Amino acid sequence: MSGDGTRAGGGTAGAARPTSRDVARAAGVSQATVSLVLGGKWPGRVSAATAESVRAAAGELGYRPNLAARSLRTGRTRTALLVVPALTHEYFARVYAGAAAVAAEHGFGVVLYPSPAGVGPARDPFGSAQTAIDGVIASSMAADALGGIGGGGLPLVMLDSEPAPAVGGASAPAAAPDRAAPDRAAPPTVNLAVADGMRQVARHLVALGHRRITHLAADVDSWTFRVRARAVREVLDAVPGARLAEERCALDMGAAREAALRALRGPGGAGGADGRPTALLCDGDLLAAGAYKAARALGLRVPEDVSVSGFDDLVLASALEPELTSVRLPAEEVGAHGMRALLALFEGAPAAPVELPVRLVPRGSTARPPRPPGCPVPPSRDLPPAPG
Amino acid sequence: MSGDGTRAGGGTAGAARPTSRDVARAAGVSQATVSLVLGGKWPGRVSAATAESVRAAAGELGYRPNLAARSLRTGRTRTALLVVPALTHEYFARVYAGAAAVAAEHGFGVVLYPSPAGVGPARDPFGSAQTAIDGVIASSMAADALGGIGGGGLPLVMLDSEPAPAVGGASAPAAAPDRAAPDRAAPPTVNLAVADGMRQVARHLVALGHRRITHLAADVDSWTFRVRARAVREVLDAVPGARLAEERCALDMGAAREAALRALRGPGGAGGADGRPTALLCDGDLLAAGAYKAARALGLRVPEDVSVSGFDDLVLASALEPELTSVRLPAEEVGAHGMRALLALFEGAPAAPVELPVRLVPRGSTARPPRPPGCPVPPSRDLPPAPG
DNA sequence: TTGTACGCGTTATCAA
DNA sequence: TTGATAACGCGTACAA
Repeated sequence: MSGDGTRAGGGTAGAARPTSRDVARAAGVSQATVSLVLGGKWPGRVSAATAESVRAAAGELGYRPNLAARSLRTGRTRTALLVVPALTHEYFARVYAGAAAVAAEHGFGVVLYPSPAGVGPARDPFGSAQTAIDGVIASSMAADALGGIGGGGLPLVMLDSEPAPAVGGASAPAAAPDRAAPDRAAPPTVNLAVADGMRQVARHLVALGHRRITHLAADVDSWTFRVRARAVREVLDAVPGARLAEERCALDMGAAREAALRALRGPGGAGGADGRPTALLCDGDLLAAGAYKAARALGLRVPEDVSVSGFDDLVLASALEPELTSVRLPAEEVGAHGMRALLALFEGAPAAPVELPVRLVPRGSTARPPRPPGCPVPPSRDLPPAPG
Repeated sequence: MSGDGTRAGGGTAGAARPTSRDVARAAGVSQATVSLVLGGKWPGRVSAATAESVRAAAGELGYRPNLAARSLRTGRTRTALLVVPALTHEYFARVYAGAAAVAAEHGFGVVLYPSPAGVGPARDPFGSAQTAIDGVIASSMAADALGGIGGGGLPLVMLDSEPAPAVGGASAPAAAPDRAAPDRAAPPTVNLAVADGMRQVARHLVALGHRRITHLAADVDSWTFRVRARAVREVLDAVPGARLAEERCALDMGAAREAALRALRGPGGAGGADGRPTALLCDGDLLAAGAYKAARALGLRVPEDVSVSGFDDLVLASALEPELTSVRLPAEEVGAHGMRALLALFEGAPAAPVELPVRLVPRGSTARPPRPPGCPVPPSRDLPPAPG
């Protein structure tokens, strides 16, 4: 017991941290009164004068409530865990910022858990994220990847993941709300309108006159990328004469470069100019950067010879030359809505699913294709409009 | 009291979280024995058989110690706070990752506090970062910017900040260890050899033949940038005939572009080719990206007409065209060392200051200047070698 | 070798 | 309007 006093900090003046009892003594009241006042629940229970004197004493002593004790007593920690596949990414950093800002407004903290397994099944974060938490916000993860996390049956919000049954949007047929998840109610979701974003890009390219488009797709098995692929296909399927190819690659620049090279060299590797896609529609700005490199390696100019589009609108997008046509994602908003949904969950409120709009930002990397569609093309190949 | 059971989670099977008493009952021992066994302090105090049965019971019940209770009892939270000026930056994300990895190895967690004020004085993080913490790691902040944080007199480690008295390096004269900080012992530091990095860049440019160099400097008052400016000056001062200018700008691409335009247009804004710097040495990759834009706007090619160098070696560096000569920073190492220093501080160990080496990564953005220094230059202007 | 008892600082219930 | 008092779950002297 006597050793406890020595422990605190490394400073010289290790004055023991004042407790609520110290404040009570200083103010000449009881501990309970201090708790009431500082907890903001005094109106009607403690006289204004007493309340003021308590606050004064607390301020004087520099009193800070002991969070551990509070948590022990209340059972809540006022802390949320944000699980992200990779922190080293602008998008997730912004999601965090948005979540943390809202959390702070409500006296909550947010701790980050970069899932080591990427989007795959997350290993129990409680092992390493030592902090006790009240709830979890999981971003861009497979719906079932949270097995380890759900262990405690904690309130959960999913970001950019499988959409909840019906969002009022167009495509998804409204199914029975509880049919999807077997043993557990489907968690609230905050989604980006990625499908719509992808459609915007595809339509933009089509409107420019592109008919041979290759989708440079991220080779990652997560909802967001599956949705994107489908959206592109839907748009292109509806355009007579359009031809869509898909080239998959890992989510890094080098892989993207290789994939783009394959795409631009054409089916047989011959590099014939007329079989070549006139536009590369990429799943991310990073992939688009790789596509730029491939184009340059082949002596092709962007956008004169080949148009390139990205997704995410990172700072990278405007750093590239020419600046990259991309899709701006309201990352902070996603984080903020996620946190709000979690807070709502704490209150026992329903927390309706949210879908946030995204916006195409056209820049210099997309232009009309080298040969406008109206002109006579040399060997007018007749392929089916919807390739496999 | 009866209400407490209902609180947990949102799941249907809200089985109350097992406590150590539950484990004790299940194993047929006392609570104290459970604590001893699970705390790993049983050897010599509890029989192996009992220990095993306790562990079995704990595993069976899925017991997880209540962190709040543990913290309350021990006075420690096993959590460190990492203060960074901006999370939306690859570098800090990597620092976090490095710190978190080391922390996890030691059963610690790391929570992030993105200082809203940037590198300026940080507002009390305890207000928003609700988590109780054992110590603080502050990255890239002014030494005195942590006034609000030091409040509790918590153990503190500084990253990429004012160096501790003597690091064994070259420049700083070894002063009395405690002379610098007035009321408090100087915190351990983990530094990058930014000065050396900058010297490497400067020498690289000089070796290529550059004599007219403009330092595109970040207009941020922090140690790291002051050191960089000085290092460049030192190198250039030692080169006969070299001329260094400095152009300051905010840490973003747009500002960098403007600053680079000013630099490239020359002193009088005339844009004369011979007064123009042949190299732009930038304080960061982002600034370098802005410099690229300025060069293009003026119809100058990189590196044929003007060389550009960066700092940080973000992914952006290799996304640019041509790829950017930059300085690679071991960000994860910085975080890891920072966490180790903090752990050492917890142990009461001295924690020697660390300086981590950085490495120049030459790429395509730097080349020989348009006019080699040996050639006769038209109107050989005679300016002093070290401009203000 | 094991069990008992106490207290960490807070909040919440109840009686005054 | 206020003050005792009892938990919350755990770690650890101390007694058995």
